[in-house]
Amino acid sequence: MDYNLVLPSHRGALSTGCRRFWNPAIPIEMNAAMTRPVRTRFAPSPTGYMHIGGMRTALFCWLWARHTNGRFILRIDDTDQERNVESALAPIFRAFRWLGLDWDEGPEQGGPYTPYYQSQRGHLYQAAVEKLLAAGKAYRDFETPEQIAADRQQAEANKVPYLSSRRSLSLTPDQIAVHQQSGQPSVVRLLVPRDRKVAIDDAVRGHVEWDCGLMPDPVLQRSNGSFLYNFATVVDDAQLQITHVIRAEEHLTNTAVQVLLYEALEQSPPTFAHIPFITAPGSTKKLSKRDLEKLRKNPGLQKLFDRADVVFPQLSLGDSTTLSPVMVEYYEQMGYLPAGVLNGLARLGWSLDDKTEIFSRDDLIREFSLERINKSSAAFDADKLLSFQAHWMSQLSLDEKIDGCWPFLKRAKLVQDWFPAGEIPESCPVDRRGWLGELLTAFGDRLKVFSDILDTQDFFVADTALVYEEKAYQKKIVEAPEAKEILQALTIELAACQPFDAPTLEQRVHAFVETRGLKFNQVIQPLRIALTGKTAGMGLFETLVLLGQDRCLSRLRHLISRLPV
RNA sequence: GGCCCCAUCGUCUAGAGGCCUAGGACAUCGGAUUUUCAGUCCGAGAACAGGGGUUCGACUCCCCUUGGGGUCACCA
Repeated sequence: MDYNLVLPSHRGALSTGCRRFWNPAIPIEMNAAMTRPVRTRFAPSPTGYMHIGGMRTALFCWLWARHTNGRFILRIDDTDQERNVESALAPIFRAFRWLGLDWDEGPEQGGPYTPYYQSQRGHLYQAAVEKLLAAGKAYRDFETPEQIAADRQQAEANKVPYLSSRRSLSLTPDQIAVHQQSGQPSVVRLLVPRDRKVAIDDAVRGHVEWDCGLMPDPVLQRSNGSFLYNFATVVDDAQLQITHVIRAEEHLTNTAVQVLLYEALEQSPPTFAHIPFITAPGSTKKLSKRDLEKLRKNPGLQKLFDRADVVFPQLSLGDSTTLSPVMVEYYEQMGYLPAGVLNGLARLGWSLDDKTEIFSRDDLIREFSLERINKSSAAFDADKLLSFQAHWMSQLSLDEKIDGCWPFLKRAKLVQDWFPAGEIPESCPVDRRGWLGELLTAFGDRLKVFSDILDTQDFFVADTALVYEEKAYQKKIVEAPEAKEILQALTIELAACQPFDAPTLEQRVHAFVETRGLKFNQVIQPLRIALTGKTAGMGLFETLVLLGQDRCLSRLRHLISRLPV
């Protein structure tokens, strides 16, 4: 009966943002504001990389805080990490900064509830354990692991749910003292009230309840004195005054214990919002870093892995093994825009209406709400992400594109020849922006992510170092006996072309085709290969102009010289 | 297996009992533009898991079945 306390009385506050209990007469924001300012948190472990799914959870937490004018807190779950926390955290902070998810309290930021590292908050957990012990809401358990395992087996054999034996509960104070003095290991367990239920009104899942009679007593403190995640989280969330716990659905089951803990600690539980997780493309299983090899074979991810193997080595960043598509850093290093990633992530499990797909960061802040998060899991879709990305790329000015591409050109050592004297500057020098701008203009929408600029490397390499695409070369040059003669004549034609600009060139080439009674493609294709090594690419006449007359002629001659007499 | 969650085009989703002949986006396939590719424009195919109720009426509410998933630690 007790459990009623958790529910109706708190319903208004607990169900903030939940459409099921939403009273249309009261705006949601008002509802939240009437209770207390929203505080959300994201609590990453120092794993050495930022997972794309975790990033989406963090985004939702951040958006809810920003939308409600509340605060977003970063707390580090480093309870079982030893050293190198700093270096394992760096990529995580980097991901947050890259996407522009700033935190109001946390590492490097401080705040009223410092420290924000769980490893430094042990005194709080200790105090909470003692409080619970003193109140008889938790107990010291001397049961050995062997006994517990045996009980478990027994329960399984009898096909009844396993429950803690609670044998230690019948120990007298004297016996306990003896046990402790003799160094008998013990843990602290919460005394679960078995005669009732716990329930929450989840902001996305609605009413969920569990029967306490089916729950073993959870360990709060290990025999070595350290604390369990479930317990530390509750103590922290309560102490940090978190109002909305927004986290992945896998934590839903944990919530039963956590709510019990809030009650035992005489704290009112926050609103929970268990968001659906992201699954691997074409799968219903959680997208995880595990089974990288399996993910590599996933048809929906293969393109991303393959692209990594093409791009990252050129940037001296390893390959798809070092940076895989489940890591946020993959997208950063690949030259995605924060706007593209944010847009894509936000639309996984959340939508505004029946037609809006494009959201800027500010749009998201304005429109985001817990009530429009849906319940079923969402598959990661690399194609759709790329289409968001392409959209945001198309919104950039030419200068922004130049600045975005520059680091890639630099890292790939494509512009080294421009600076024979030494150091390559951090940003593209003024006297090179004109040409690069023309290149980018001609390249157009083919630039979807900044690293796509590497596909224009034919424009940067030496004329004699050009690599010809094998298939195209065979088909259009080797197997076309007239190709050589055409190219020879064309070389003479182009050498005479003045001015060397697109309209003039186009006119000259058309005239060339006509007077010789050729088909346009017979001329165009071999020319393309001579200039760029490929048959696909940007406009041919732009290509000619970009390369300039000298380099065009030099490339033509180079190709002709390779052909048999 | 126990407990819990979920179920609309291939994918992300809209749908709050009649606005549904189920809408949009990505992807796919046509067509147009064009020197290739990309883009752009136009168009096409493509879904309510099944069965029972409730109701004048069910994608929508209830129940069951089926399917999928999560979780059951002195992990986080």
